[in-house]
Amino acid sequence: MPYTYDYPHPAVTTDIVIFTIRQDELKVLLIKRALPPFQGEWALPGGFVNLDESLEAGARRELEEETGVKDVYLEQLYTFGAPDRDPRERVITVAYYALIPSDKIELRAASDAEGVSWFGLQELPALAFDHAEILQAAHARLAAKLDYSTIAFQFMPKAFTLSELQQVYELILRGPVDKRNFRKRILGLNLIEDTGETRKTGAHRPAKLYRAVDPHRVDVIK
Amino acid sequence: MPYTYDYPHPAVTTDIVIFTIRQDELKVLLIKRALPPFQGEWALPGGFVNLDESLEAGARRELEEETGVKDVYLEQLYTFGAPDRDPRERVITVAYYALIPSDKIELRAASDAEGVSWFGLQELPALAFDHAEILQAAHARLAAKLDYSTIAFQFMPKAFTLSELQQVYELILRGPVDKRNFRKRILGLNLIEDTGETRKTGAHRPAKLYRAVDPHRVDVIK
DNA sequence: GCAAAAGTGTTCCAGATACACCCATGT
DNA sequence: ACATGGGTGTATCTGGAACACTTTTGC
Repeated sequence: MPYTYDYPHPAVTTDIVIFTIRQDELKVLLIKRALPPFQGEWALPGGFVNLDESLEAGARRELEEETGVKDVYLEQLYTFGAPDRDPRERVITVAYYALIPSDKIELRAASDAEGVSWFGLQELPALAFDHAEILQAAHARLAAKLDYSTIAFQFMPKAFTLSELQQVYELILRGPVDKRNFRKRILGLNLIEDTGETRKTGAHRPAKLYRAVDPHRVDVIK
Repeated sequence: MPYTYDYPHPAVTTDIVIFTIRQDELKVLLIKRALPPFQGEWALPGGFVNLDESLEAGARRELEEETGVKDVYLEQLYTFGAPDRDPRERVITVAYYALIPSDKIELRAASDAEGVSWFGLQELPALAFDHAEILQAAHARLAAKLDYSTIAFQFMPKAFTLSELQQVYELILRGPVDKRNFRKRILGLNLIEDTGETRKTGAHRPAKLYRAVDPHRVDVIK
């Protein structure tokens, strides 16, 4: 107990809403809590911020611990600090959200690998703390950003078809998208390019494969 | 001074970018620091979060201490937490921004009233900590929100003319706005209504006065 | 030859933009 | 009568929305 201050300090954590697309669903990663409070309930991955790391570094550390991925899209979402959101002590959490391309998921067999799982947004369990509110805010931000940025590309593997990209939009926006208008709009951005390759999947015409011109970049459009 | 913890805790503050329109300029409120660090330099108003108040409540408390105003628009902006942003200890700040109608400014003669002043965005002094970065982020958010929300109404007194409202847009966006298109668009929203009154100011036709239908509400438009 | 997903253009409509003159008032 | 800011309408452009058929492949 060697940490003493002249006035009370809250604890500060980062929590991360980790999205990916899998099995034709938008999914989030949740962790089953091994300890009280909310023991046995599902919660967002997160943890305390080390005093010598930035908030984003703390979030990336948690992200890598749980998923093994680095260098993915990560954005600060909002800071939640209701006085009673944690029954133990005052805990302020800086929430982030991350987007993981569908080919990168490799759920690290970490410490408590057993209690880690992907959930579709439709089939969420009850969540600990105020994590349901955080998750909903993250989904709202993500859906809003689809309309005015190229954030959806962050879900895509290196090479992808336009139909796959369209499906990402449809999953997040929860509704159908017109194929011809979609292609016109996306190709008109000049932010993806034809790889020259195609992909054959089953009894139909092969699809052209595209790649993002600048895969890490998220542009504001419109 | 007996506040001890099992592991290190950062300090958490709220800082507020308080905007108003005054003398045909978009201005922010700054405070001259009386104590080190950055003694004598200008900084955003802010302070430590009490353990029993929410983040927003803390921000509103600081806001009211400095300006005397309540019930104005206040929105969380972003949380800044670089490890070395304060030389004393690790301090994470949850930044907010507030918009004050031009008739409400009554700069409370508070403790250190002498060291409090409004600055136009063009004539900013050097700022303490990372406050220049915070201020710039707040201005960017504000300008972006003008385009897709009715946030500008938050700067207006109870009754105002369309020319005054247009001027607010021009000041924040730093550029001229077409008068006829502006009036068409604003009136088309049906969010402001004619009061029936007019205001005479000088040697020209009197202007109609309008009021916001729902002054506290900020709508997303377009 | 048939099933299944890929690929491709045109028309229409709504909302944004550009633009110039008359009105009510004070001096 | 003139200077000052208030108030008004139309033509054009542009980007989004609606919409159906042909192509390539595997079986």
